[in-house]
Amino acid sequence: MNENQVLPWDNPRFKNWIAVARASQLIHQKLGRALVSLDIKVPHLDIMANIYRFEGISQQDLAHKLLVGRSNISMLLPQIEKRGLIERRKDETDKRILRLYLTDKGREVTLKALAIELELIEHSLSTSNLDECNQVGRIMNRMIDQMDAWGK
Amino acid sequence: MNENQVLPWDNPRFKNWIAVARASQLIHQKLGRALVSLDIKVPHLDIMANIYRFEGISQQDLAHKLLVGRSNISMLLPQIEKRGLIERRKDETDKRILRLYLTDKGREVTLKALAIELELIEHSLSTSNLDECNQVGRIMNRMIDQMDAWGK
DNA sequence: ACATAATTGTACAACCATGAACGAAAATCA
DNA sequence: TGATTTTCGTTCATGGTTGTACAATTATGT
Repeated sequence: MNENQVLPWDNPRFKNWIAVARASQLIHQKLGRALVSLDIKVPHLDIMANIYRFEGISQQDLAHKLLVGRSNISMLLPQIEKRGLIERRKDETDKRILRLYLTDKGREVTLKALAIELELIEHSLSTSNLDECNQVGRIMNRMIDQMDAWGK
Repeated sequence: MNENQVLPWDNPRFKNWIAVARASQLIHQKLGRALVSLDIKVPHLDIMANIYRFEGISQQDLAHKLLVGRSNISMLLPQIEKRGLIERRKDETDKRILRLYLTDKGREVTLKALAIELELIEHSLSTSNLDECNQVGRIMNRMIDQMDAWGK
């Protein structure tokens, strides 16, 4: 009794997921190349975009949102800070927390970078209409919820 | 005239893509944790699964399929080879090429690892029916084609 | 109040990934 | 054939990511 008689590639969910993973990997790579013109890396953009959305976010919360470790954030931030793109200020009521803010320059770079990312995504998805894109989003969000619920 | 009056997060394609990227990242992380039990890493599985599908594939072709650099493959393979999971044999008609094969042990580990990956994906996507999964796959493949065509 | 536990950010070592430069082998082409 | 170019794999330096251990600070519980 062999549970692997059917190869994974014959499984519809598996096969379709592979396409998702490839598309994700490709976008990531292409975004990396495109950001060279702004002299920033994808992880830097991820960080700045989140500070843009959530001004004053803590490093902990930022790491949680980006699904990375705190040490990752802790090592990347000084680089961005030295370039004058962000600021770190101590929270006065809880001295453990460092709150993050974009400088004017940082906001400017972030918007330029997001415009590049937006163009890349819109072009890549231009062959799918909005209903299709929305359905993909719904399915992916269900998938994320399912994984969170599983905990594993 | 500011082209960024509308934030990216208000753009439907962008917003939905973020969900794709998050799901992809989560699966990757969870797969990594799950593979600890077999003492292999995700990149190792990617490699072995492709050798499983395409016996005798060259390192070059393997790198191309995985969308990584040749140096990446070249550095990972010796690790897997030392564990007796794969074999590298020189092509006799073209001595530049090293052809890759799984050992029996490698095939066994690969199937176990693929079963873990399959379970993870099937569970995560269990809230979506097959039509939905197929449509996601179609859209992602169109997206990949679009990016390949753009070249950029 | 005081001891214990939990949280926040950092430092460090290990590993993975990348791109450029290189040598060997094969293909091209004159 | 002989010279040039291309392809394949490796090596090396650089930089990204992770997990663990740690110091400082705050929260908890008696």
